[in-house]
Amino acid sequence: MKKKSHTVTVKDVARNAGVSTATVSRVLNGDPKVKKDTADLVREAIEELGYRMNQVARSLKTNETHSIGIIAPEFSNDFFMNIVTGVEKELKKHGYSVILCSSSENTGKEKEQIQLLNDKNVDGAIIIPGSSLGSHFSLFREKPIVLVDRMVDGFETDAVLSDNFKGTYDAVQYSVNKGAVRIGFLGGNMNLTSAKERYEGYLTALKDNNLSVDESIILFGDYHSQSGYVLMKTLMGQTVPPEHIFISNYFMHLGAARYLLESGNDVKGLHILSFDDLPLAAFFPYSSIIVAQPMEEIGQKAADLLIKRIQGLKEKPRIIRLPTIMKIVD
Amino acid sequence: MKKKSHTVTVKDVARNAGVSTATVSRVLNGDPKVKKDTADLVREAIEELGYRMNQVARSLKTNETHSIGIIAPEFSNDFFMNIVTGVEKELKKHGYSVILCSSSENTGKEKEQIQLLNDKNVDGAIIIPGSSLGSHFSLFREKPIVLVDRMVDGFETDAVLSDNFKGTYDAVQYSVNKGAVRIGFLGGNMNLTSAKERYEGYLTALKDNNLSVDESIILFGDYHSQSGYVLMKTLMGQTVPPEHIFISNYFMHLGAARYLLESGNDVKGLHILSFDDLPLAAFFPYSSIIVAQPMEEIGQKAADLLIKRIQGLKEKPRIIRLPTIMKIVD
DNA sequence: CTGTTAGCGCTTTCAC
DNA sequence: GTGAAAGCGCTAACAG
Repeated sequence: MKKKSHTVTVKDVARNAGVSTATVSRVLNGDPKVKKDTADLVREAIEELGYRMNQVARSLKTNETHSIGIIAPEFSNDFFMNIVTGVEKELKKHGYSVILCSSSENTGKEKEQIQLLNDKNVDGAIIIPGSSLGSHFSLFREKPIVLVDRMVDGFETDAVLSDNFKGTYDAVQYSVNKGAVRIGFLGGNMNLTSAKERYEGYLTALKDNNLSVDESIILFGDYHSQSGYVLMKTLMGQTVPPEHIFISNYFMHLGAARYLLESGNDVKGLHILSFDDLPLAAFFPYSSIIVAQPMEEIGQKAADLLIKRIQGLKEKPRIIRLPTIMKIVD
Repeated sequence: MKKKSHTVTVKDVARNAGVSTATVSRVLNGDPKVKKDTADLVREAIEELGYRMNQVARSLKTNETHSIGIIAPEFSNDFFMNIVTGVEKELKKHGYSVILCSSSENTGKEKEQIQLLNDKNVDGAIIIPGSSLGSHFSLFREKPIVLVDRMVDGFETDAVLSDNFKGTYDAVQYSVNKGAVRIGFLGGNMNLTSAKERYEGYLTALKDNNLSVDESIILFGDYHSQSGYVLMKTLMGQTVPPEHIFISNYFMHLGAARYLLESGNDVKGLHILSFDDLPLAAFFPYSSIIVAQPMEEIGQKAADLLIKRIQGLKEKPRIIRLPTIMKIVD
């Protein structure tokens, strides 16, 4: 057990100011009932002694830590980290800090991290689910959770998401308006709500334009780079590959682009429609239609909602959908 | 003040097991003096009641929170986040968790975050400094700090860094061996130790090969994309631009590449030497020599050292230099 | 308006 | 080996 060299406590402040610890505590917590003169006395003493409140002791009493947990599948992922940036900015405004946990897209790890957050007594959690499973989230006891980017089965709670359906629909519609009639689709894991919604946006857009659904150019994988590579290879190996291809996320796009470059295929005439804004799009020798997600805003909104819940907002779970932004890169 | 629905405490466990709270505490902390039978009794009770220790209460007593702070200039930066990934992995092994703080490369914000970490009573901190200033780090009271990626003026402590000098030197040497005699240099802010060390590696390599230092092709900016763009533009605007160019980091490379593509300059004959491994290198139509930093390992080593300090390692500050990895991308 | 007092849940001497 | 009791630094009835 480590000793603190010599910590100034409420007691010291109280003695120095000639008041009781209760009064000091009141001043610290902005209780308006304290007489102005007394409060000033206390503040002087605080100043003079360089007092800083021990948050741990406070937490023990109040059962509030003013910290929230955030669980993400991984950190070296621009998409997730832009969200975390938004979360942190918003939380700091309200005096909350962030405990960062990685789940490796793995339910077991997710469960562990939730236990850890329980033990740390965080006031709430923001989770980017690693899979579609969510029943283990109920281990998080009596504190609010806001889901981000994806929803899950088996656990109903607040969620902040992009409008995946409309983002995809609009991109496809844009291409159709430009003359596209045959649009390939590289999809993510259909267990993820976001992947499913994007697929539905694609299908509906085709349908609304009376375009046929050609299953030979609809391929499913997962959101990883390798998957994009393989699916693009498969697609381009067909007798007549499509000239328009929707790719469901950033990493798949990256992998797909890598294949295209390696293969030496002629890509000048290609039109890639893709979710997620990536700094690379400008470097690809084909035109892209990018469906950008407002990542920081997603994080910010999630944090905002979480704080409202922490402050006691009682209401049925809210699903917030944020509009995507379409960007044309020629 | 929120009420806990009904928390199981040591007291409950003690009663259930028919022992004192002291004994429960001993079992919890693995005290070998407890008789095996007693310990089993306690463990049964813990199991039966689903007891989980209140870490906050424990922290109040022990003055250890088992959490450490990590301050990084920003999160949406692959380089920093790969480091954080390494940190988190290592810390979790030892039961520590991570409080994430952003400094926006701003000393004032850095100071605030340090105060916050003080208040949260973290056991230590890992900092990626936003600038070369470090005297404000002394606000962090009596707890260890490990610096990462850069060192600072005015504060001496442990640091884990890449071998910037040797990484640069070797890349330049490699190019010279391949026949380069005129190598341009796009440098970062010379206030940052890493930028300075890379510059020195470049100079020394030239010198050791009896190559002249041509100041007209040595340009300085900062580590940002925009800077890379501008410097590359300036460089390529010269009557005889160099065919070999060293770029000091990831983001500058990105900006420089953007300029090269936009300008329509012929880049086939260009050789870019660049710090940091970026997934984009493969997409550029010129050959690259990449000096990759072992980012996760940097984080892991930093965490490891921090834990040793927390556990009481007394010794003069250690500077750990990790070797870089050279990658040729044709 | 302010002080007294009793804990929050845990660890840790000090006895036995 | 184990228990009794004090107390980490703070807050919140309850009195006055």
